Amino acid sequence: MPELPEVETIKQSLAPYVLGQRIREVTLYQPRVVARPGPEDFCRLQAGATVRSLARRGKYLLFYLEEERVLVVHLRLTGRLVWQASPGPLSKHTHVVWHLDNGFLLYEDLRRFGRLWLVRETELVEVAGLAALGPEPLGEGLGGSWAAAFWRRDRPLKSLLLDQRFVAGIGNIYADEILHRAGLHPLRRAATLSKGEAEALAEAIRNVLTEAIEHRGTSIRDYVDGQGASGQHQDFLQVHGRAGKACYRCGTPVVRIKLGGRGTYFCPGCQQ
DNA sequence: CCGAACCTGTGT
DNA sequence: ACACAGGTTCGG
Repeated sequence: MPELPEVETIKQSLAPYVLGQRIREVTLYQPRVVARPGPEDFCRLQAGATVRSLARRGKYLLFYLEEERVLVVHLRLTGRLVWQASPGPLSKHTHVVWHLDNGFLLYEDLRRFGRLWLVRETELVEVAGLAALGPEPLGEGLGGSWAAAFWRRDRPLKSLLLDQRFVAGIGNIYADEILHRAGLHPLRRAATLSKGEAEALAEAIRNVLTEAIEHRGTSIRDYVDGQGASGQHQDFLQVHGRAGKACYRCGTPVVRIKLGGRGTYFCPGCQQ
């Protein structure tokens, strides 16, 4: 479900409801979603702790608690984190409930691919994938030395954008949208980019992700923010999910192919 | 590199 | 019945 703009929106929409709140109790309904520690420790070690701060790294959401403990959440495809004033009737896909002083934080996940970790700050490197993440695309990390890595990569551009070690936070929707914005074909080999094309790609990454955050994320099917609200960026998609429809820029019908097992949309008219 | 696996649901 | 879905990891 969520890529960087969605996780960032969840973080921002959750912050006013969870920051400074004390966790009275944690109820775990589906132990499989907790990667570590064991189910009893996961609940016991959070009880009584206060949420100090929130952070995002790539598609990971981090809740910094007291005693240097960090709750790390990766929502994968269908995970949701939603705050509610009252618990309401729980759905069959609600796997964790945090009982806060002011209400309830729910973790729901239809496909149960998402994972949660509770670790000490010093153990963050042990969270799968977290330590290997590439630079934050909205930080200062997409400069010249980053772009220079293009020339050494004989891979299709889209698979490079989806590689979280190369740049953190981009997923299937935004990879398609970024390449369309930059006018680059998803199968184009990274090593063949000119300096100008590499700079255009870095700028497209920043612009597309920034606009998606301004639209509070893309809600195609499952995504909602921390208050259960849908995003708006689905109304601004240029190619993703638009196979057979005219490109807004040049009128050429958008094409769908498979690349690395993922549905990939592009405009053959304006992406080379 | 590719497909399979992890899961459940929706759409054709 | 079959394809497909905002992700990642594992095995061949």
